[in-house]
Amino acid sequence: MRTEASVLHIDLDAFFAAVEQRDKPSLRGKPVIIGGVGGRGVVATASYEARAFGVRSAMSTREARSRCPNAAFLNGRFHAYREASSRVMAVLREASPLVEPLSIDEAFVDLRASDLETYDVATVTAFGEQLRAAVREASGGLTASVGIGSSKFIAKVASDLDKPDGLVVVPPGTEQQLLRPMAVTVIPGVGPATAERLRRAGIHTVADLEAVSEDELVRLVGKAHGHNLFHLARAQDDRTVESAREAKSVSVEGTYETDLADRKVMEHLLTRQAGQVGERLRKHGLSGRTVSIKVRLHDFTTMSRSSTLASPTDNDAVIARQARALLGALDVSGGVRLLGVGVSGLADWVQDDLFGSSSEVEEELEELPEVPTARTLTWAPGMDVEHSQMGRGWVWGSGKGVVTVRFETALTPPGPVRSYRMDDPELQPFMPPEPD
DNA sequence: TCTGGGGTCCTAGGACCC
DNA sequence: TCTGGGGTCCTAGGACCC
Repeated sequence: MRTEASVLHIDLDAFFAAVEQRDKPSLRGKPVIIGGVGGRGVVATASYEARAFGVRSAMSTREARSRCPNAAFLNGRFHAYREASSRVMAVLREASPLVEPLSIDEAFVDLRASDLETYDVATVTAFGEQLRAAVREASGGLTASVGIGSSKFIAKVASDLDKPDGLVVVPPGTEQQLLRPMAVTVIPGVGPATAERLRRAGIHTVADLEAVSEDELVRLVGKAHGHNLFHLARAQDDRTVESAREAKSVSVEGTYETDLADRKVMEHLLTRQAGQVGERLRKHGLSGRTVSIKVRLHDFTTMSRSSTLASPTDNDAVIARQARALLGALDVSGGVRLLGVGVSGLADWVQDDLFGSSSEVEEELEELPEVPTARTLTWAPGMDVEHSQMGRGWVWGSGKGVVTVRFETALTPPGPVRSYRMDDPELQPFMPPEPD
């Protein structure tokens, strides 16, 4: 626990939706919902305009549509989000080299690695405001919420206190006073299940938690968790800001619009996913020993099976063969809504290619049927497209063999709207180059 | 037709070894 | 005719996070 406020947490506001509003001026000031647009999709991010209608992350898209039917429902353009994210992370590293990205839209920054010489409230406030301005500038107008405090925990709690587009500094010494009246769910790691256990023990607030012994907490929620709760309830948090975190697993999964019933189709899909996993392993120079599959049945019961190889692999065919064998031992006769493949036990070296070959996978993929997923549709709303005469635009909607395109980017508002047949050869997905 | 996708960490039991 | 005690690896499931 530091005695000065030198840990900063930054969180980009409604990040995916904000990138869409930045790039598509017609969406500014309007409810925008990013997520799976299909029947089994859920909301990833809702703009603040959509939140006013009660739309929240992780809500089913179906429910979001009924709450906010006039919102723009978009599928998400991850290349654009990754690009915006790396610009922001670069700005943070410029301000202070010790940056720990937590996700695409969040990071910790250790101010002890910056040029600051003192950490009094006025100084770190000015630093935080400059950082927010620099982020806005570099990202084309994205806003961020910032919290600064004496630990990761406090910085993260602080960044939540004045969202969106806010900055909160928690003066050292005032942490417990801040935390005590808050619900136990402010503590990272306390989700619905833990909160319910604590509630049954009469523990609702951090102050309640503080009154419970460590032994009692361990009895209630387990060893590691109980220990953490005991200390975090007292604002004791010594976790350091770590810049490099190595991946521990790589996985690909998909939920399908309708339940899968045919084992052959499932094997094809696992084979394709294995290829995607292998591709990502190779891209990052990784290989792993443990191959896992994940299967979610029609009734949402979820099973996983794994097996560990003698040596690490990044080979599509080896992963695929393991995955299919693992599926073979499961009863999937009731129908499957989700399939996934993962590799863990990662090493940063690669065994020579002793078994299998990629051509084996390519053969199997030849007559692979397209199975629509909850996220991916052929002409997904939000997708960038290019028309040979009209130029760049984005898909506004699609249906009945027709796709509607708005020819508008941040540079050309407001753009015209046109509809085309889905198979119109003049219309193609626009694929910008990936950053990195 | 409630309930995504990509991760991390923890627990608990069994195998196996010394 | 009773039954140790660690440590490590592996597997399955669950909770949680964004």
